[in-house]
Amino acid sequence: MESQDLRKLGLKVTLPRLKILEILESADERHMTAEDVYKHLLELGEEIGLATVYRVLTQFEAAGIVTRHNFDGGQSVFELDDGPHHDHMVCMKTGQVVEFVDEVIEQRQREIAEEHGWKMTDHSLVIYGLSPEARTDKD
Amino acid sequence: MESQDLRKLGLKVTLPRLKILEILESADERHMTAEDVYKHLLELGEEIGLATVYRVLTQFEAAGIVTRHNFDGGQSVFELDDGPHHDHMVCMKTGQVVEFVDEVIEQRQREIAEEHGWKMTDHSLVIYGLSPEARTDKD
DNA sequence: ATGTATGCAAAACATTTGCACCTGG
DNA sequence: CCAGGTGCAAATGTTTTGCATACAT
Repeated sequence: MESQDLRKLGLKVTLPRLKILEILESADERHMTAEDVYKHLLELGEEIGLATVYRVLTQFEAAGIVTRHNFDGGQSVFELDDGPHHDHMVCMKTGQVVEFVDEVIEQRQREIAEEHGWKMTDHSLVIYGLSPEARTDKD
Repeated sequence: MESQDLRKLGLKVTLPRLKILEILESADERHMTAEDVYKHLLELGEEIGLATVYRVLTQFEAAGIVTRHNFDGGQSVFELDDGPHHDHMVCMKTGQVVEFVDEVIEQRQREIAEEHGWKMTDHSLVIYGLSPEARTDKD
């Protein structure tokens, strides 16, 4: 993502926006809360307020370059919206997130919406569970 | 749901609990926010605090007789957990909720979790869209 | 009796907003 | 220069909690 791209979205190329993009692009975990992003900024020594992080993430969402998820647990989770659509599997113990795509499910969702006469605008599938790493013998 | 059932769950049979159960069982819309339940209580002339509504709903959730959903839009939505598992379709305009079950999707979810070595504990599928009633000509 | 529940008000959170000041183009 | 962006603090909206009182068993 380049400065040019921000400009095309009608957003001025400011330091907070660039830094936040940088973090979203380079972080190990693609799925971050606003607070996570804020902490990374602090680590980079940037003096950017949490309110700005929220504002920028919200603008990015409106611009379509970021997706906001409401997984269980209060905080919203943001993710860079590059690449194709996918669903999520969230570990209840570690918070680890795995992405997956399944065409069978995608297809059935479209059919179900249609059968009911609905126009689907979005959908969210989250599998909650225990990742292999988090499982103990008894799980 | 009877007083006996509450007792079996280790919950004293109190008026707030009975009233809240009653509302969950009889309301037109099965999917309600804590505030919705609270308003129904007021209409019934019951002097029950919102904090109690939250406490009771949370206990019911822990006891497995109520399910809590985090649909988009801030408020949690509670639903009586009778009957079998199902997923949801939520209207972005009216907030209307439709339930559905699809065995193909259920099956694929189980397979996906298994393929990744995860133990699935729960899952949530929400289709967001426009219900037939909410659609206008151009939608 | 006595351990639980409740009501109320206050606290805790996540998120948003008002406003004076800064900054990119 | 000036519209738009930012920082900070204060406001918001939802959910939780502390504590004194009331209730179920």
